[in-house]
Amino acid sequence: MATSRPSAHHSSANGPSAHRASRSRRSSRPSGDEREAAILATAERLLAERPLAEISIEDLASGAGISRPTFYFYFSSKKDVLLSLLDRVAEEADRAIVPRPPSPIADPAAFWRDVLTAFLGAFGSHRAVTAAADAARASDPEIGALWSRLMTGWVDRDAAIIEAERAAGAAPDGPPARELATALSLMVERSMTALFADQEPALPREQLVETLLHVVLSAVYGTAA
Amino acid sequence: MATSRPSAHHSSANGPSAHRASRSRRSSRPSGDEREAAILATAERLLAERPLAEISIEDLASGAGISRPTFYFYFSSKKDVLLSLLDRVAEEADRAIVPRPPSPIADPAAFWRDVLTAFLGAFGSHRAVTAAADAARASDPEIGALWSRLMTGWVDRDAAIIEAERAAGAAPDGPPARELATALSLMVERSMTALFADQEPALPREQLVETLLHVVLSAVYGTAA
DNA sequence: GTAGATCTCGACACCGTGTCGACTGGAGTC
DNA sequence: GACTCCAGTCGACACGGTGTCGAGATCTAC
Repeated sequence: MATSRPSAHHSSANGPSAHRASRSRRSSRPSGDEREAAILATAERLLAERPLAEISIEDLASGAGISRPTFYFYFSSKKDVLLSLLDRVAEEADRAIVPRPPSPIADPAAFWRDVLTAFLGAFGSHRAVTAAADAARASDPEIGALWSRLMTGWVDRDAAIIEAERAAGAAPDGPPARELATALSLMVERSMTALFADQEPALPREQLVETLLHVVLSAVYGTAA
Repeated sequence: MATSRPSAHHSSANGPSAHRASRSRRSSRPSGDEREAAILATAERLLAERPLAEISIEDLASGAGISRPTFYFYFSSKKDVLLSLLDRVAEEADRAIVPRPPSPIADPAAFWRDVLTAFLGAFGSHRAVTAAADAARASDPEIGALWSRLMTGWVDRDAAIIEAERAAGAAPDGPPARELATALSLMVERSMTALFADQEPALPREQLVETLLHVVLSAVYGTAA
């Protein structure tokens, strides 16, 4: 049995072979980390051309300059590669998060516009990965779980903000904050995946933020700016 | 080359062998139509248990009491079966459509609640098919096209209603009606697929209609009832 | 220089798909 | 009541993708 390689998804620092990090000598064979990165890069490149189902492990391996069995040293399956890719996008998205201001929010339209724009930017810079993960979510429990974890984070946050706005008298009462935040988050999610996957009907990129903003402001504050 | 069987999707009456319809004699071998129906029934049953990717053609064939090659006499692939299934659901949904009232709508809350309920009812009675089609949509162009056709229909209709309401002075101006209808339709679509596929986060069935109704009314009329 | 971990791949077993060609049995001639 | 036509049926095959195993090369540390 070959040595198993953890192939780090699940956020935490890429630990697998960090001790090998500081080695600038050009070795005859590319290092393991370089190969892993090459597989991921190949995957993201190919995903921009065709769905995951039409990409074989042979494609990923040869794209990274290795043989098919060697692929399995780095990842246990195609799904695992997508999981890693999605994990990196998620990390990036977390970093792009807009800091939450105290309620009442001085300029709600500006604030929510920033939130929407940040969200769009984070996932929009990896359209292919987002679209592939969206496609895989329904049929793959692990992808689905990671996606759910992300979405639940946004929903929790939005629900807390809505509650704070209501408590501060800035927003009127309405449906329970959590349910309202869920409906709005699902709208945003779906609007973006439709755009990224070139599906119809979809909101054109130029109008996406303003249209969603109108719905959010109306639903939360009862008034569109 | 075996006789090709059209295996009627695309709405129109199930024409393939209608001439065989009026035959009550119990023949030693079930008729072709019965077999086709058996395959569809097996597919819908199995889809309630596991995703399409984990259902083999062998499963469908044996479930319908035929061998794998015989399956290909009736359908050209698994995807074809799902397409037929989705087509039937779409027909059912079209039949459940709420007639459009003249603007201004006397009781907008009641009207939009009916629309949402009808939508939920039509797809909710075939959760498994809806969830499977949702999953396949992103990776299969044909499923995607059929789904798009359906969604575009709803969006067109909703956009026309919003425009009429505005023209009648019942709803204030706002984002272009088509974009607003798109955002709201995507929200409704996603809320339902999340519910049907038991994904998180999702709106619980009991609160789904009222929450979505609040968002729709706020976004279209500027006021939640 | 040698021990142990890391990394590599040829060869294999397996499974699901889709096709081909031969067969079966009932329905419609005459 | 033999004949032929055709919808329907399936055994056997070819193929392509997945994942594993075991034998190796190569690097690192001491």
